[in-house]
This record gives sequence, C-alpha cells and structure tokens, in this order.
Amino acid sequence: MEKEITIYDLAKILALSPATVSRALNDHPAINAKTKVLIAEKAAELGYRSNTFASHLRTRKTNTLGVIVPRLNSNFMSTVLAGMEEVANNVGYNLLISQSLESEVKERANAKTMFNSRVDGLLVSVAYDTYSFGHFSTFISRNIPVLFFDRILTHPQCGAVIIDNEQAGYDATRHLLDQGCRRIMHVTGDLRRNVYGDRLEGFKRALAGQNLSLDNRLILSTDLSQEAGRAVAEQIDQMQEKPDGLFIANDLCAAICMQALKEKGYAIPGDVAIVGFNNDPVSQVVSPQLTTIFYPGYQMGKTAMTTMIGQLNGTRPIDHSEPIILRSELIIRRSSILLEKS
Amino acid sequence: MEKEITIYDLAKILALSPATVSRALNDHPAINAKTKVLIAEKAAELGYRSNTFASHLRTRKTNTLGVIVPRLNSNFMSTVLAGMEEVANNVGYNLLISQSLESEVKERANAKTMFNSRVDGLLVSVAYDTYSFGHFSTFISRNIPVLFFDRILTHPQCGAVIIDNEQAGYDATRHLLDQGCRRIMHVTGDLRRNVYGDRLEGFKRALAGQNLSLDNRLILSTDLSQEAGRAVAEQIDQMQEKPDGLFIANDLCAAICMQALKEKGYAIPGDVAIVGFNNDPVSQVVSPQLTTIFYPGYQMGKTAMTTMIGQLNGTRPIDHSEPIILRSELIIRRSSILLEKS
DNA sequence: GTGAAAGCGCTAACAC
DNA sequence: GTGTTAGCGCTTTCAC
Repeated sequence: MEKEITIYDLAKILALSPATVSRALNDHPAINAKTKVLIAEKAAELGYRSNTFASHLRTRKTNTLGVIVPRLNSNFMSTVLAGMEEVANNVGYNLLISQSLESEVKERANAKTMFNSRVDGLLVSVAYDTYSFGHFSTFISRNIPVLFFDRILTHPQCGAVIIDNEQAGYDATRHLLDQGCRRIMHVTGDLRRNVYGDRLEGFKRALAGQNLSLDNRLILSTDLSQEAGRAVAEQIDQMQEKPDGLFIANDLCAAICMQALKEKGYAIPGDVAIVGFNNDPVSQVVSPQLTTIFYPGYQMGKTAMTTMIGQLNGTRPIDHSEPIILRSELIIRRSSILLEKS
Repeated sequence: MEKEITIYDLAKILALSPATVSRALNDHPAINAKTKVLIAEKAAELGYRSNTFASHLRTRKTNTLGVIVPRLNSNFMSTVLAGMEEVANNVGYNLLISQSLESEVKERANAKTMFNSRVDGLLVSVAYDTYSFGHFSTFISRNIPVLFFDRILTHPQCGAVIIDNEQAGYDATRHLLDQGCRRIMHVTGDLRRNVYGDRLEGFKRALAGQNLSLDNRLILSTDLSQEAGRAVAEQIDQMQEKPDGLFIANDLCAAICMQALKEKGYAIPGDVAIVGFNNDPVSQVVSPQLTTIFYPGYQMGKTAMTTMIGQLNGTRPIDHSEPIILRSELIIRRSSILLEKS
C-alpha cells in the first residue's frame, strides 16, 4: 500500500506553501505559469491525486450529480443515461445513478441517499406511482437544483425536459386516421403520469379533428409490459366491434401485441394498423416494421445534463416556468401503411 | 438555505462531547444504550445528516463503487447494471457509473476519475479495444479491488464473473449441426476479446465433433452492429457456396441480418438457420423468433456486486485463480428449427 | 461510559 | 505572486 502524496508533500519538496500548490493545481490565475508547470510536473511524477473529500469538505461541492430513473434496463432510459454521462463526464461531473424500480417508496429512499451523499444536483424521471413531491423538497430547501426529465412532476422551482407528448399522441393518431382508420384503440399507461396523460390528450384532439366521438372502451390503461401486449391482443380478439387501428404507447408492448394478433390470424396492417412509441430497436426488426414515435433519448439526456450544469455554473439563465421541449417525430413504417402514397 | 446540523451542535445541545455523539451515531458498543437513544432522537428531530466527506476524510472509505461499462445503452449492460444497483443499494453502497464508449482511451480516463473519487472498488467490463492493464494497476497497488465481468482481462489479483462462452458457442453451433446444417458461418466480434474468442473455440469444437473442417471464410469478425448485420446478408447473397447455418454473436445484429436475408428472398430457417446471442428482447419479436443464448445479465450484475462487497467486507474468501462462471442456456426458437421433434 | 484533543487534506481569507 | 492560518466535520487514540 503506497503512501498518498498530499499538497504538503509537494509543497515541502518544492519549497513552496501548500496554498500555492493548491492554487496551482486548480489553475488559479494569480499563480505564475512557470510555478504551475513546476508543480504539475512534480505532481505527475509523484503520482499525486487530489483528495476529493478534503476538497469537498471545504468547498461544499461534490462534483457529483444524482440520477434517479424508474429502471436502468430499458432501452430508452439507458440511452438517456448515456447522453447524460457523456455531457457530465466531459465537464468533470460524476454520476451517482440509482433506480426506483417504479416504486415511490424506493424512489424516496434513493433521494435520501443522494441527499446524504451531498449531490450538487438531482435529475429524476419519476416512478410509476410517484405523486408526492415531499422527498424532493429537502433538496429545494437547501438550494440543490432538481430537474425532472421525461416523467415529470411540475413544480415552480424545478426544471423539466420532455417531449411534446400531446403532439406526439396527436401525430400518431392522426396518421392512423389519415390511413383510413375509424375505430382506433389506445393502449397506454397510468393516465396521471404526464407522458401518458398528454398522449391521450393528443389522441383525443386528433379524433375530435375528424369529428369522431371518443369511445372510452377503446382506451386501455395498462402497465405496458409484454404481458399487457399479449392481453390486449386477446381482448381485441374477443371484441365484437374490433378496432381497425391501434396506438400503443410503448414499442415492445406493441411488438408483442402485433405478434400475438398475427398468430391469431389478423393481418397487420390490413385488419389492424399499429403505431408504437419510442423507436426502440424492436420496432425495426418486427415484421411488419413498426410505425412509431422517435423519442430522442440521447438528446434528452444531453439536454437535461447541460441544463443542470448550466444552472450549477450560473452560466445559464434559469427559467422553470416552462419545460424544455424536445422534438419527437413520427416514423412511418409498414405496420400502419394502408394507403399507397399518391 | 438551512444551516447544516453537525455533531457539535448535537453535543452542545445535549451537553455531551462530540466524540460521544459520533460514537453513538455509529452504534459504538461502549456507549450507553440510553445515551444512544437520546442522541438518535435529537439527531432525527433536528434533521442531522452525517457529512460523508468529513467521515471519508478520516476513515478513507467512501462506500462508493465504480462501474465502467462499454456502453450504457445496451440491453445487456443495463440489465447487468440493474442487478448491480439492486445489491449495492441494499447494503448502502453507491454506484459511480461511467461508460468507455468502447474506447480504451476513455476507459483510461474513467478509471482515473474513479481513482480520484476514491472508489472502494471497481467493476469493469472492458472496451472493445482494451488490452493493456496499466490503468487498473494503480488500483491494485493501492489495494483497491478490481473485478471484471463479461468482457474481462485476466489478472492474478482480479476476480472475474463471466458465462462459459466456449460452451455457449459450442451449444449454439451444435444445435445448428443437429438441425442438419453443414456449412455454418460464424459472425462475431474482435477475437482477442474473451467473449468472442471463447465462443469461436466452442464453434470449432462443435465442428470438430462432427469431423467438419474449418473454413476460415466462414468466420467473420465484425463490430456486430446493425450495419454489420446488413453487410453480412449482402455478403451471403454474393457467395457462391452459401452457408446453411448462421451463428451471430449478437441478437440485434442477427435480427437485422435475418430481416435483410428475408428481403432478399431467403427462407429462414429453410435456406439459412440462424442462432443469435444474448436473449435480447428483439429475439422474441422478430419472425421467425430467434434462437439464442440466454445471457444472465441481471444475475451477472448481482453476482459481481455480491462478490465485490464480500471482498470488501472480508466476509468472503477471495480466490481469483478461477473466474466465477454463470450458467447460460440455449433457447431454441423458430429461426433454427429444421427438424420436427421426434 | 465519556471527554479532550489531534489531525485527515484541502481551500480561502487575509496578509505581504 | 506567494505565504500564513484557520477551519470544514468527523473519528480515534489516549486519558480518566
């Protein structure tokens, strides 16, 4: 076990004060350039590494940001995280990542851990059943910025990065309508969650635009799991008046559902046209390929992180009155094409 | 911005010494049980939270573990991470996660950051092009345990958690042979990497078992990307002697390749039987569904983390002479079934 | 069973 | 441009 080199060791060897060494290492402008070089070389030579705890203890900054996501093992979330990590890493922030496993209880515990770890900021996409803000208010009261992304809670002091779910829901539905569908079923998640609630609004707007009335039996709130996909296919098979279009708020769920429908003998898109959501890799490999909404996960991660870091640096004006909205996009594939392009 | 409560505040209020408060909070046996209760209550009442930096500064322990993965946005890796997170979270360890983006250079930088963050241990799945051990030896020399998982580097002082890639490669190939394939192509990654090299060994052993000679033109080392999948289909289409079996070391790549082959008019599995690798969600939604190797990602994450924590606690005997090998499993689906079960 | 005191390594006033 | 000094909040001998 080698001994750790400290700034005191460097100071003694170079006949300087620890303060000078500290300043030089932090690239303080007041220090002579030559002195800096000297110190940097010696530090490298002796394998000096800054003790972040001592530093954090003084500065009360940790250079660490907490990220809480519902699940790590989802294509979308890991893509978001990848984007966040890239930005954070580039500017020297570390990421403390944990998952709520879709449980508010666990999310609360994670938030507490983050708080105790003294993260400089917190980025959160909330769990399926999170509706209270309490576990984040400790952050707010200590001036630690909290930024929500994708699945958000609305709070005057918290930023948010989302896509325009209402518009995306509208686009998806409108596309099915344009293809001639007149009886569209919408399979979605918990409607109190912004991402699902907003999509439903878009769904409704699209129907209203065609003077179609809303049939509540055609709105299914599920957990969007693979099992849900199978169950939906089963349910459709049992229905008297079957839908001719299906808008499912998750690609994997949609893919499984499509597969189950095909097995039951339904033609896709002939009998039922299908639109998914997320542009997950599965949407490209199912047949027919799945029409979906491109969800810019990587960009969302980068934007959220950039916003957070900007806020921490004070380089970016903070306006939490409006969420940051990223562009999503309808990607039309074979699962929904009923009309040839004219 | 509320003021932080420290043990000094608690000590003063309770007319005790900071030392006693510290000991009580850490459940030191020498402290009177009643005193402990008293202190705990007051701490809770005032919203005291331990300053981990001050603590770390003294104890030189961080309760933080570093994890470096090639990419966060892969289904397999995020599943592994989910498993790790669950275990770590349960015993109070935090995870500092970063991605190498398949570059040894970035991996080196990440390792340095982890080192400076004083992680108590490091878990690594190495980048595509990592062959030197140098950036990990600083950890070893400071007695910080390094554990590799999945894509490993072999080192006498580092543990490793893997699946038996050789056996998996054998199983996949043997299955194709059992289905009657006689000209099997193997599409894989960088053969110097254990996961790919070992699978190739299994591939060879299976062929040898049937007295089939090895045709090097049928071994393709690619980056296993989606583009690679398309390129392989193209290449097969151009070949004079086409393969009747295809073993691709990645499900998404395999799914894309299958799709491209289908578009070119090949029957799957009739013309070409296909086996993938990973049991990625895509393997279940392609048609025909893809035969693959189940890769226990969640379990791998849990096992790796449990091993690491055991080593840190000293509760687990450490034997790095042999890697920990998890069971993987061939999952037979329609993409490779040529013979009906007898 | 509890207290006094030193010090972990760093940074930031404040001097000069 | 560099040095002096005083902590940041905690743990841990060593006392009693």
